Amino acid sequence: MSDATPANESLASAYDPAAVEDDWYRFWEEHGLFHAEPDPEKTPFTVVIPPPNITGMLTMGHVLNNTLQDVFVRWHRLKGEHTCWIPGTDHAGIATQTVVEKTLKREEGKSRHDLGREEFLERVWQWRDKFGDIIIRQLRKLGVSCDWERTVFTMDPELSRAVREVFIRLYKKGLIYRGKRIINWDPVAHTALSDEEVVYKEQQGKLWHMRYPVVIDGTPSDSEFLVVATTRPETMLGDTAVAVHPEDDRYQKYIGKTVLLPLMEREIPIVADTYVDREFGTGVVKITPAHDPNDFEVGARHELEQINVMDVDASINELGGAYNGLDRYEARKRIVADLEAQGLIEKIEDYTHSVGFSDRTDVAIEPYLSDQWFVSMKSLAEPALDVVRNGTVKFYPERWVKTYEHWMTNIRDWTISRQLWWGHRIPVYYCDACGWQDAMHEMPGACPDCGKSGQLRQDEDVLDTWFSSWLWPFSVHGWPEDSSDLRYFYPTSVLVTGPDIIFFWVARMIMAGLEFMPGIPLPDGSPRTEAKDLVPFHSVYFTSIIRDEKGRKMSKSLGNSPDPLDVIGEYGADALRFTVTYLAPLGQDVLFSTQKCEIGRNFANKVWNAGRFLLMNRQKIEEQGEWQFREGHWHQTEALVPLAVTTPEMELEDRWIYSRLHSTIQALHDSMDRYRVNDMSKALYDFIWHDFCDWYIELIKDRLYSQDEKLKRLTLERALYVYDAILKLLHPVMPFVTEEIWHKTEPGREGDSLMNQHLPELQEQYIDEHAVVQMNFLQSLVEGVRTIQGEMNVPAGKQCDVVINCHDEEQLAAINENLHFLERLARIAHVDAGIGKQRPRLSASTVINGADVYVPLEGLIDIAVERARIEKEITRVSGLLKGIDSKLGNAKFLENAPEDVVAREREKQASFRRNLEKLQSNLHSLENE
RNA sequence: GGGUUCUUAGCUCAGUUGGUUAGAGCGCUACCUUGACAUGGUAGAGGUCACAGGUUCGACUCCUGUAGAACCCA
Repeated sequence: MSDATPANESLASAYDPAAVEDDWYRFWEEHGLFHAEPDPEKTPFTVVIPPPNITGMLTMGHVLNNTLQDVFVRWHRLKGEHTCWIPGTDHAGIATQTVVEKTLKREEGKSRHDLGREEFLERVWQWRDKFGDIIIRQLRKLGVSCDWERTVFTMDPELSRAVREVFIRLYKKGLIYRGKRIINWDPVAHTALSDEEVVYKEQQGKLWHMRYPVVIDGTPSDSEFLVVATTRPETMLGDTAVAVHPEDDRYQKYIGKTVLLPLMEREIPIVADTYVDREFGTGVVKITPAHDPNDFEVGARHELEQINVMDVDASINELGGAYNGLDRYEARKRIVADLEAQGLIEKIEDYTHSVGFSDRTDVAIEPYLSDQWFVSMKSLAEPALDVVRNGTVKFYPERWVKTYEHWMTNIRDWTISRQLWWGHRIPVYYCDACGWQDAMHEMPGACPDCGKSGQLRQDEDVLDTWFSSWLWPFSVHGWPEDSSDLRYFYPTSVLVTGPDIIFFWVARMIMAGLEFMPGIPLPDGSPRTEAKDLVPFHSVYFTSIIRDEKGRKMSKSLGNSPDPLDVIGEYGADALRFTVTYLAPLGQDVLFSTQKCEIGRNFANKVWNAGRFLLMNRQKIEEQGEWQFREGHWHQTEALVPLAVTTPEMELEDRWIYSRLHSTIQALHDSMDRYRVNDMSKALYDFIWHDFCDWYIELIKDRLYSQDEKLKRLTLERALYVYDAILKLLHPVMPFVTEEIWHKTEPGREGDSLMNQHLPELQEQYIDEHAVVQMNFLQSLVEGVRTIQGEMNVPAGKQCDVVINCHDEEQLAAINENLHFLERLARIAHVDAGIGKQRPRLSASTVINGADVYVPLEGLIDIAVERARIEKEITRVSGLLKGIDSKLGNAKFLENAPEDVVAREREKQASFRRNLEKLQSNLHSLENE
């Protein structure tokens, strides 16, 4: 454990996170405090981490996401639940392959093809072993309580088996098929991408209007053209038709005729199709079935030829005639130039349009006709849509349900094949001898059909990385193998992730859970049939997006993303965690800057110093040798001497702080139940800083500095009770500083940890509205006097006298029973309170809840300032009163408003009226001096 | 083009079933190193809750529209 400051030494005057964080993390890990095994006696609380890419470095996005998960996990652990947070990493197909290829090129000047598939994959594994857990190590700095013993990787043998099993099951069910489709092709990575991996960007482009000569009586006309408008002239090499709208009068006469495709000298038909937008361009479109998804559909309807004129690197292939071998952009230039030379370019317009780019390599994707594997999604999507609609899976914030519904009801088949080497290879085997093909776990020794053994081969492609991710909540436990872990820890409690992967990942995990989890029994052995036991999680928390202070997304290229490790080094992990949760309301983006971590750092320091203060007082008592503080109570010799903490005997400030504590506990549970983490952080901040430090600690100083030793012990015991509760409640957000102080404020906790204590029970008998009202009155009095002192420039060292003309006996009692309160907090030498007290000459005054507060200030009072103060207050109060008068004068309000609202308004009216009268009378007295 | 959200103090934002004297942090001004904390304390200034209609006894809150901003999907 941390020995930086033993329990009986005093604390440094400022909290130094760097001195303790690593030690505590090691302590927790070494003591196995993050680890959980199934325990049927306890309620499980399970989370699976959204697995970071092995190529990744910790970003602010990870910080937010993982802090939230850790807050949930630690909160539920402190609630006594059996928590298990399973960490792991994702193999990230394209990203990893790209990184390793670049390294290979840079260091050895070789391509992956130079090495060959097997050798290359070995290099990737080597790279992964060396660098793949950087992010996992970085996460520890944040203090996250993952069960590291359970760390998994999406390419681990067990997880690979799950991937194959799922592929085979879907294949046998007929839900996986192979087909020729236009897919999103990445010409640099040489692979297909799913729709979700394409990012669209606005581009300044051109719209070329090209003339295609109409063929009349077998001869291309030199005067009659159909003009097509395109942003991609180079694809014309693969045109196999032009199309017009069937009801477009301008082109009726051409339907069924042909045009001559320039440059290629190919005669292609003019077809009619409702796909054509008559308003766009000329109303004539070129049809390139092999290079545009819409044209592909048109082509299918008209049985047009598909001519693929490009190679895998998007250069023109041999079907592109004279342009063979040119890059697509070079070909564009040449084609436009050649058409211009022939007078076939009618005009060129500037045109802004959105172009798809590869999420990974950032090159313009090429719609490309190729053979790919697909998953048929419709039948999987339907039940997954139901469980979200009926609330079996809840989204926070709820509005994402709409987005989810929209996607799920318009779902398209999922392209799962990738032309990569790094990933799960598609488990389909072919026999070239007889044409047999099937999906299986391993290559058979001989063809099951023809019996030949020499001509078997496996499909070359690998699976989309998400094809392993969607199994994550159960593959981490070794599915399809039945196990007690899987039975017990599935489903997880909450998934914390970004809304940007709601389709990629969240939706597909729900589908996978419903499809593949039947068959794994419940912990008691009964069959798993209900949707609530099949879904992978019961709640999904969609995090905010972290932006910089200008509201821009954080990105590598902008360089506006602070390195979280630097931030932790400068401010501490607790400060970062607190700041991020404090700033991140559910569903709204967060504008973050490193400097904002001062919020968390200052707060940690505040908590630290409150503890330091209590610790110093405890030590003072213990130094006398007679008393020891253990387990929340003072002990004399060996006997436990419990001190009475029953409500009626407590001082007002004790009853008040107990009440505020338990109200706060209630609010915290409520916030956590609704995943309102920023509410939780704010409630903690306000209670600890303002109620506990600003008022309570200041108030108990009188007792702590008294000569009454018993009173001192009693007071400190109560303060430590509240403080101990504070440490527990705050621990999920700020685990390090709370753990450190928890060990210091009370001796004898060596070897134990705050993280597996129990949250303070909510005890409603401590919620004491009367004490809160009384306290608020006294606080207002203090503030009123302080305001006068400030406005009248009363020197800081000067003590004032105060005369209070109370409105009723209750006020008088509250004041007289708590004189020390006013004296200490408002620098008052003497309080003279009563009913019917007169205003002393040359007093500044204020009115609090109908009580006149007079501060005699002979020699200090500035009559003009005082008059202005009172007049301003008169204006304010009479404004409020006017509003209430008209409200209560409205018969409809009295009729329609609920009784309690009317009653409250009447009370306010009486109170404002009373205050106003007093203010006017005080002003009058002032004028007469 | 379709969808989702946002607009409250100089800045960043809370404000959850309509009834609060509209709040916080930062920044700003003044004062204060008093025996937890200057990473602190006390006080102050600062808002017609984007705009226009509507519903209602009552709107920052609900509805419609306008303007501006952002994100997602095509």
